[in-house]
Amino acid sequence: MPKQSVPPVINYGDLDNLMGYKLRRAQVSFFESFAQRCSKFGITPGLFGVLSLVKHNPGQTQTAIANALGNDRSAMVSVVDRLEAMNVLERKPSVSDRRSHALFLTLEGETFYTQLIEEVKKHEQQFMQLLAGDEAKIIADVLDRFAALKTS
Amino acid sequence: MPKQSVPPVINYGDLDNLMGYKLRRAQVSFFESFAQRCSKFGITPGLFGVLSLVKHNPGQTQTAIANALGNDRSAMVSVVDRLEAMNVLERKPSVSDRRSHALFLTLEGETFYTQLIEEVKKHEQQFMQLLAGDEAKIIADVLDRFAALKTS
DNA sequence: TATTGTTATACTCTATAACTATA
DNA sequence: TATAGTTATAGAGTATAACAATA
Repeated sequence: MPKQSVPPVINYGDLDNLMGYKLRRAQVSFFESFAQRCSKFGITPGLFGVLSLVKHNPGQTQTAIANALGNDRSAMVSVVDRLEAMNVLERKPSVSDRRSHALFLTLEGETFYTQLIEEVKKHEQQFMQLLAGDEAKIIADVLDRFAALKTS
Repeated sequence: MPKQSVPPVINYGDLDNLMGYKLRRAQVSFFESFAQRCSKFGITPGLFGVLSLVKHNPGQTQTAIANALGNDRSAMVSVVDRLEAMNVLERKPSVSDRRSHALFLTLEGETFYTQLIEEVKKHEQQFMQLLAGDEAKIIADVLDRFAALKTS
């Protein structure tokens, strides 16, 4: 029987009373689980955000999608490149403005998204089943309030 | 009067119903606000986590602190280097194991932490005042449950 | 003049592998 | 053999600045 190293008992002190730290730990747990479940699709949370927004806003430009997600438009290039390489999304020339690209899901992308969102919702369920009664609604409301808080 | 570019109306679709996305947006908001408030201390959320854990667990090794925070021990090196350069934390040779370093707050670090935690708690208040009644306790509980969920 | 997509660049985080000194 | 700290390295993610094409 090999010697077992005992991890030290850690006092989390202030961290245990800070919502910011709880928020971070919960988000890390959520994203790790998401990545695990969606790795078979080759999809990360970031890629999913872009794909989902294009799905629900076909024809929007890269900059519009980037702004909606709070990303810089320069970061969109490699993301769209990757989704295009997966044949799930395509750039089309904009008819109204020749500077911009209109983004669309491909036919294959529509099928892909249908399967993907099913898996994402299963993942969501995995966490939602931890909640009782009206907790889900309360959490959703509060997280929206947190996100909306603009620091002066 | 300069021409005003009107941002397109975006339909957030599925994202609006996914707790994972709400969680991410809330956390980004929280951390941006934290960084803003604590920039005068030269402290990021990551640095604060280490400093706080050393404060409440004086004499622990780098690896113990790293494990408690879910980080790799290799990532601790530059963090501890930075906090040591700020004269708020110090490595001392461990008496029981000459391979490891015991971490402590310096005298200056104790004062620093006292001022820092005051600011951090003000920051926390800024978000907590968005909550009514027993919401804070519910959120804390739920986020702990989310964090504890281990994906098989 | 301003904006779109793009490239180049850089900085932070994070993770892995390998080294050394100790255990 | 295994572990602690370290180094080197590499991959994401994110942000800024500058450029060409277009508005």
